[in-house]
Amino acid sequence: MKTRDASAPKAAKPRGRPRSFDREAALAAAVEVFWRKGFEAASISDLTEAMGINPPSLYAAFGDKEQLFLEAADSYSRSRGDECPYTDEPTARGAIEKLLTYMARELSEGDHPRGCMMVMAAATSANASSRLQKVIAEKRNASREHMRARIKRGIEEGDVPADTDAGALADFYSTIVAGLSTSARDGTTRKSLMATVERAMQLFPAVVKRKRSLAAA
Amino acid sequence: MKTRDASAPKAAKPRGRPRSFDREAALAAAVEVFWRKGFEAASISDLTEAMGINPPSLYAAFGDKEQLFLEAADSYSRSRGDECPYTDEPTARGAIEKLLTYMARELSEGDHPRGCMMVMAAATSANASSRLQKVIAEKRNASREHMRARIKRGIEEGDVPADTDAGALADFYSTIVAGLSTSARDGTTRKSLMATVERAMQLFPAVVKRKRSLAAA
DNA sequence: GCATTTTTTTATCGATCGCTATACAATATG
DNA sequence: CATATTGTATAGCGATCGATAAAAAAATGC
Repeated sequence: MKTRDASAPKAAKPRGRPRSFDREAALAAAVEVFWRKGFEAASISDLTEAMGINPPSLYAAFGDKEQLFLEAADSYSRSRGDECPYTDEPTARGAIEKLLTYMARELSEGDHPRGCMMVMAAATSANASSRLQKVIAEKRNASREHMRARIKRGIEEGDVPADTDAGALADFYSTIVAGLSTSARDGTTRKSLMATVERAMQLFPAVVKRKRSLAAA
Repeated sequence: MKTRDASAPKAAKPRGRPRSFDREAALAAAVEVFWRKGFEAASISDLTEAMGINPPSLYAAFGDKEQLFLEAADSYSRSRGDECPYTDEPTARGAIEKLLTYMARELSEGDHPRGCMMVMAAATSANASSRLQKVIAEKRNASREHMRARIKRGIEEGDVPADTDAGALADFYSTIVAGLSTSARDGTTRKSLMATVERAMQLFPAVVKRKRSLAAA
């Protein structure tokens, strides 16, 4: 790993000819291509053209197509990932709703490919290595697991009914996310996506505020 | 079109060498391949091997890869299509529930590829012709339109509340179907898919049986 | 029989795939 | 300066892509 030890005092001084392109900018361009076309349909030509470099530079900097995709997937997860909108919402319901809303908005942005890169990739990795397929599946499962954990926390903190099946509820909203992604790819309008999100959120279980003084927390 | 005029008295007698393979069986094999791999990832080699024929026979019988896919898509829609479970259910809710349940069961069958062929194809047609992409999108929209029509019928027949937005509700369940397909491809268990279906059906609006003598119909 | 028609098999075609060998350019160290 | 080291650019590798030309094979019409 240790990518040039970018911390500390500007690192040492690399010996040979310096790289003439911005690695992160090139990676961002690769994300765009993989996002739009999926893994297999994105050719090295597509990638090098978008990244503004030649094949040898790509292979020297990123390894091969599969490793480049893995880095692109990580970058995607980090910048557009499912964890982002989770942080500051006080309730599980708020967190899930924010995630879905964020997704619906993001997926229907005009300036980048529609749909979720991982959902896209999952469908276009039929001929890819089993390792890559596994990584993709794990990334998609990570999203569901994040939701499950957040819901479970909600149960512990009392803003979600105690008898809620966190796993099943996360499954449901994970399915919604996947569906939103596919719908967005098919050109469904943002308004329609948002309406679906709102509808799906009606299923989020509410705590019954009967007599019990919600002393759970 | 007129495919040999298969009606009437056994048709005429074709002059040349008779075809040595069953066209429909070959098409069924092609469906299987496209279903599992998507459009682009399914190579001619994959197809000819599965169909048990050589490339020239494929091209003579089906045109080219794109036309073969279109025929395969039609065959898929007809045999596993979304219209099937619609027919005899008396209520819109029953029809939608049957469709979702059918989907969840079908998508997680072990003997054929998981997920929906059209959802799959939509993600793997990035380099395909715009015509093909349009056809795929239309087939996916047809599913939603079927649902919308069935819900609207339910409104007219009184088993769905009159103030229901049929289009938005169809959008929602269409999103569910797409999500189920992706989840199924990722290996989600049938049990989990079924639980999600059940949860989604809780959102189907029920008619309030107050005083009003449901004289709507 | 022989000519005609259509499908089959075999052997590719040119284009593109992911990837790299090689030569050259640009920087560091000495 | 020379030398080492690293990145870039050109060109092309073998493999596979979708699609076909050519010839042999199997049927009908005469």
